[in-house]
Amino acid sequence: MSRFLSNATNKIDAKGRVSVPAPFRSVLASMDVEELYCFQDFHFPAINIGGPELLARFERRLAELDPFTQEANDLSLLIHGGGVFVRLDKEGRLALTDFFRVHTGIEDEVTFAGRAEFFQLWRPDAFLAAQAAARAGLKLSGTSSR
Amino acid sequence: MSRFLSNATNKIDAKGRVSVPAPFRSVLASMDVEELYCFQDFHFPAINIGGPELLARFERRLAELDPFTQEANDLSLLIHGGGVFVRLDKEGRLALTDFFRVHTGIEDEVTFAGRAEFFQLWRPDAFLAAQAAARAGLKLSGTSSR
DNA sequence: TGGGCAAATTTGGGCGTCAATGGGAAAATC
DNA sequence: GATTTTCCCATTGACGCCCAAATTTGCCCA
Repeated sequence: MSRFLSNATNKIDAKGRVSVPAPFRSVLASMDVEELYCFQDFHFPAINIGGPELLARFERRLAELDPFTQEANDLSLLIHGGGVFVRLDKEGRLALTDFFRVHTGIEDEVTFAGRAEFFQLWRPDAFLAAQAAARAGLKLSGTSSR
Repeated sequence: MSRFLSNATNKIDAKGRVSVPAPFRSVLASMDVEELYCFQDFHFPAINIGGPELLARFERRLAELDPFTQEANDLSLLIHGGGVFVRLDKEGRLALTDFFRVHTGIEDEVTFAGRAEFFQLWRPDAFLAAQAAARAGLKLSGTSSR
């Protein structure tokens, strides 16, 4: 099974477009994904992107809840109201609307980060900071390679 | 199956009209919906909008309740007394009467938020706040996107 | 091993179409 | 008769589609 791995930083052009890294596009192609589901990450200032299955996963969880509860409302607000389907253009580029910029602080460059089943869009410096914080966290919890 | 997804913020013009986002209009068209049922959300300061089926859904819920309970009374009061049917104009715009403004605080801009089977009208800053609160709530209950 | 060529990828714009918005005029309502 | 609502059109800006340049990557061969 192919997964989204590694990271890359690309530029946003004057029209607000950015190329999705070719390795990621070939993973999408192997999954037969044309429509990309994007939503704001719950913890980080990042956008998560994957196939329709990503949304389906959340909807299965939602279906288990009583639709009139606050929890069901909150979850729907995030995955439906906070999510979009988008398509890439013929060159494999993504149009970055305000939807993507508001939660991430993205301005003129984007870092793509593979997360196995999906990938993320980050503001480059925020990604570096999150990585550093993650390393520090692992060290503190005693999982060290040294 | 098409659903209402994502969010967008549009301006209200001098006549109190606002364009319903094109993606939402095409979902309505695919459902053959001409008359929109609108009512005040139970949890949030927002107006919910969908087809007649949305009202039918609540009436089914109502039918399950003992009609003499407080809950049945409240539900009927909200979905019947607090609901209206409206139509869009030829450009796909909605006329925002006081009905829409009172419980939402909407003034000169509206955020449309997809909720799968229906969509919502929010005052923009209230929507952002509700999203943030929902994220915080899910965090505590262990629902993580990681 | 290194250079050089070829292919793929990223980046930059032109242009047409559609959506959002603004405003005037006609029609309906009170 | 006056106010509100609906229709119509005009402008603006965003987005998709197409093609071209520049940069990077990988491969082959000397």
